[in-house]
Amino acid sequence: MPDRRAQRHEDTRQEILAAAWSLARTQGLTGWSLREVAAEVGMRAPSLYVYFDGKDAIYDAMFAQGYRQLLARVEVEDPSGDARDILTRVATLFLDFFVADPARHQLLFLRVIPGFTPSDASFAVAQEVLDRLREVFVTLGLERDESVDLWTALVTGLATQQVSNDPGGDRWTRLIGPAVDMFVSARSAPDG
Amino acid sequence: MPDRRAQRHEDTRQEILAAAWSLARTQGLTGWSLREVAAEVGMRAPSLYVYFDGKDAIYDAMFAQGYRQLLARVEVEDPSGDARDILTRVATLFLDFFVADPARHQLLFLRVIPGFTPSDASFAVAQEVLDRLREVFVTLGLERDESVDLWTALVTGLATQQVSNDPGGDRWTRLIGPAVDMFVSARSAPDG
DNA sequence: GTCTATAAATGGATAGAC
DNA sequence: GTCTATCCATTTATAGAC
Repeated sequence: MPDRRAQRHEDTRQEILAAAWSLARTQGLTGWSLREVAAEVGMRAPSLYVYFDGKDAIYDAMFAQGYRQLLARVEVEDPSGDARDILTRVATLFLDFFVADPARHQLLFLRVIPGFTPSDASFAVAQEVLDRLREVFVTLGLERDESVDLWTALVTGLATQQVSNDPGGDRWTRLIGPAVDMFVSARSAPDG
Repeated sequence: MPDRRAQRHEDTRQEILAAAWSLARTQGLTGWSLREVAAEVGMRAPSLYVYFDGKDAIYDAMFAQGYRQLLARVEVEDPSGDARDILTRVATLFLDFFVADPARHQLLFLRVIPGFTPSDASFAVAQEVLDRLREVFVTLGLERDESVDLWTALVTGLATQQVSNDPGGDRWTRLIGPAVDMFVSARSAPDG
């Protein structure tokens, strides 16, 4: 039987993480304090230490959680259609994910927090996403690492430009179609 | 005749900016304090206020300086060769510029500092770089905004991936050739 | 222009009572 | 598990002497 105490502990952990995400979204990834997080969940700052070892531990949990969310979206991805269909859906999925939350984009894809490095466990989740993406490419006959790397650069670039230079607009997200066309026509050669 | 006093003032300003850049490179874009900057130039923190209104004013000057450096590199760019030659050189220029200094990349291309927004004057310098880039594209017969936007996304993506996921390596910088090939073959159509 | 002194606030983190 | 109290460090910024 499940330990109700452990369950409640885990629930509170999630509540704290949700509060941290909320603050990161409104005040910037590094623009919040433990006091603020605590206040948001109706606690005082010291109580947070029952659930996390400190601020970096919260960042680490956020990092892993962000990649798990992304992984969940990638895994339900419908594998039907031709390369263009599939890549369009995958690109849309990634762009929506990051544009919806620039702070998450910074945490997962950039190194903007001085002194913070994800733990091995959290990093492994990030690796899973890449592995899953690579599988998709293999089914498309695009086996070379180069193709995957070029793809991640293209999608990351669209996301970064959208978030940084046209927040709230669609100047770069609307380029998904042209970007996929460009990629497919150049990369769907027999050398994959 | 030049005012020696004003000249010395400007020199000190530049010295302070150089110190801030140096700290940003080693400790992260937001990982330094005014005390540290002052120490690096042999001052105490309050003296910095003679030269800058505060930390955000230093960030703003760094932002403008970064884009001026980039503009200087773009402007000496040799306009000879075909589209592939020119775009390869431009891409290499941008990638070298940002990979050499990830903190500069974050300041110029991302919104990483809570509460900081570049001043209109500084933002105008950034606009100049884009204008200059657009000129290059016009001479290549690539007139549509879409082409420039797709290009900036591609180059930004390569830079971001290189800096974030393979610091010190060349996993993405070595994809400049394939990226340019992909872009040119897809974009050099008569519709520009 | 540079300094000392200090304000005034904020930060992460710990000790120990309850 | 949550709290109060507090430590201790740090931060940006200002006042005013020199």
